[in-house]
Amino acid sequence: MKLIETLSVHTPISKEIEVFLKQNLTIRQYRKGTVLLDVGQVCGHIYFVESGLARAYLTSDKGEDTTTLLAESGDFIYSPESFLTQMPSLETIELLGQSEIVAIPLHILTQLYDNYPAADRIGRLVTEKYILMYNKRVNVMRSTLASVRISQFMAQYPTIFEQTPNHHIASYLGIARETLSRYMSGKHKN
Amino acid sequence: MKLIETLSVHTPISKEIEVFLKQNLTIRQYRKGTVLLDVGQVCGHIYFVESGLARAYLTSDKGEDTTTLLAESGDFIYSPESFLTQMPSLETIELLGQSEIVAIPLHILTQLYDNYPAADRIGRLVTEKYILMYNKRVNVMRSTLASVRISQFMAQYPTIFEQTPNHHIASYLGIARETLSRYMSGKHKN
DNA sequence: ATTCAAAATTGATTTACATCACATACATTA
DNA sequence: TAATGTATGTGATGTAAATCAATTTTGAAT
Repeated sequence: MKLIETLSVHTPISKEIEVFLKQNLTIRQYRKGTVLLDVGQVCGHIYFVESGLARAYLTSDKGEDTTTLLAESGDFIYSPESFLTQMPSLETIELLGQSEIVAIPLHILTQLYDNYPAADRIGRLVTEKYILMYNKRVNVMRSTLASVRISQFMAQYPTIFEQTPNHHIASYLGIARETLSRYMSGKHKN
Repeated sequence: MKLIETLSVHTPISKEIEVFLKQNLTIRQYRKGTVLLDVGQVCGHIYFVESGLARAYLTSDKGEDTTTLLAESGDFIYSPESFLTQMPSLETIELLGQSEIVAIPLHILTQLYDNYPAADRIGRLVTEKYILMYNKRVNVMRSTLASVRISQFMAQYPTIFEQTPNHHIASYLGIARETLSRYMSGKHKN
């Protein structure tokens, strides 16, 4: 399990915790297009991408969607607002390709935290990691220029960039898909 | 200490932890303009704003600054990248007015986590809160239209909005200060 | 109070990008 | 492999907001 590896990058994981996780979690295969979380559902799992590609997005009243997160192999994806508050999700989470996913249910996480105090530390460190990731995200968005957003995204997430359909990346970056297309083919002014 | 109150919103805080915090942390008064963290320094503290107003910002090559965070009474402010990685900070943190600040040194935090396992949980919950805050931030930035960014910011941070110089808010929102000015006085098209 | 600097306002101009419209390429399923 | 949908590419046009430039207002310091 890549999940165990990923967790133990931050702090060494005790044998007990490792056993507990292996007993309670399994890797599952899903087909492209599978919806892991739908609008209105309460997000009851944190999803870990063992392999493949996942996308979270918001849908507007007009039916347009804006991508909020793209997750590749080794990343976590979930709806923090819904998971942490247990309110219905505004986001949808779907798979962009054939993927292997570990779904970590809230109750398993709760059990883990309650039975193994050391797990709180793991949770804290993972959450801190998440903050660093988010920070990068905000920094990308801060630049007004589309060209800068695009090149920063490409540099930061080369794998995601090449595997994800352009229009999802455009919506993640908050630019029109035509704009991304033009920049990609070098057909923009300057 | 407002800090203790704020922490105990998430989980009840044990007497020992409370005593430990009170023994090791103090509220200090600072004048407007005080720099808590400068570029190049390693961020060794998490700052809690008991009262007043603080701002974190990045400085570009051309000397222009962009505000990354505004913190009012009851908020935490620090440079996560620098604090969590112990690399030199790219951000500056300064006070926008006379403020009361509790500086939480990294070594106190480490001691806290090591001696009181329950503190890991507090740390985790605080960090999770931070993620929700960041999420809101990203959502504000996602909207392309300046008018929407402005009104969302006003709704979300009314106190900060009225206390902070306009040009800092503009730079936080990623728009020109003139644009903010025009929207404020209703002198924009449509 | 007077002076000086920083912040905000306002107008004129430019521009990057959205939007609209259509064409082409690609992929998926029958 | 034909057919239908989905994704991408490209031109023409419009517009929101940046930029430039100057003035007025506010605030701090002596």
